[in-house]
Amino acid sequence: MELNAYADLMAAATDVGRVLREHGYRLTSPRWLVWSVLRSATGHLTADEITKQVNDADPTVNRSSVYRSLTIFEELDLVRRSLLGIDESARWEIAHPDDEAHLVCRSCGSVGHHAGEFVGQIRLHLSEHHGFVADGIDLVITGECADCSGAHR
Amino acid sequence: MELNAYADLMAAATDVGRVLREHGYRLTSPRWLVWSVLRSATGHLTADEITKQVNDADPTVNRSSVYRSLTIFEELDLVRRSLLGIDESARWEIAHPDDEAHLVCRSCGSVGHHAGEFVGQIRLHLSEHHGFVADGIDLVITGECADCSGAHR
DNA sequence: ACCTCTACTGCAAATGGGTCGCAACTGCCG
DNA sequence: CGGCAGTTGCGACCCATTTGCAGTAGAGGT
Repeated sequence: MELNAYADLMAAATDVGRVLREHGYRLTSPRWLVWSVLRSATGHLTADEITKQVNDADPTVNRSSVYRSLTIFEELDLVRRSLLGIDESARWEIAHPDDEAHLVCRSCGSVGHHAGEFVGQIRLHLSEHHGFVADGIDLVITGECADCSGAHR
Repeated sequence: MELNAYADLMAAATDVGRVLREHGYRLTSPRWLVWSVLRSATGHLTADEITKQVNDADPTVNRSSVYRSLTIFEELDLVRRSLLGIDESARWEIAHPDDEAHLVCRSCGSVGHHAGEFVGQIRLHLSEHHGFVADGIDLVITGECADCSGAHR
């Protein structure tokens, strides 16, 4: 919930066009469509889902272009790619700080976020005690969400 | 280091044949070879690396059989599969409790383990405050290991 | 020892996410 | 308003992993 508010904020606040241009890229309609889909998405989409949604608006946009857009967005830290354990394919979402864990519900398939102190603590601990400079932390937690574990069984 | 000792112990202590038989599987020579390779491996191997090593001992063993063996082992919690961010392919290792993080060095490519209290804490926090029952926790940390960040630059 | 019932294996073909080369196209700066 | 990058659609391609199938080989019963 909280996270969605944050994501919306980021998405709204982020002027994709400007960011792209600052890095020598152009804001084109395929890119804009991909961005819109991600922005209005509630969850984590596969490249295929994104392509489908983009194609609802413009069927001429090709899968490759979606992939290429996503790659650029990722490079510019506008979106985030993650391998949740759901299946083999990658999922995409508007970027958020990586000190947020993914909570994947094995039962209902929902994917939530959890912003916590954990990731920060881990980072600190590793650098102080082990000299390991962490720059990317991926925390994927699989289990049963409150709804599923509470409701059934 | 510590982890290797643990892994060795587990590997030695685990009677693969028994575990397989208990589940209606047979201990065959391809399976035994795959198991041996994993046991003597220091790190995280790709299916391809495993196949190559297996083939050193018996060139007739097929890739598919290696995959099939790994799948069964995973199912029986004998081995662990993880997607570290190194490339797209999966890595395998003798199973270890999941409250150990993977430390992937972006510079030298080494993959280490870090057993910490973190995962336990996270599990507790989630179940107590958020009703999320975690059963699998995957923590992949990318960064620069002590050797790399210390030595160069 | 032998039979038989299945699990297992090698092989080759298939899948499926993701990438690439290329010729046509289009923002955008001057 | 001309032209050079940056971009795109398309189709072919790559590569890890899976699968169908027909033959092979353990383990138990006799």
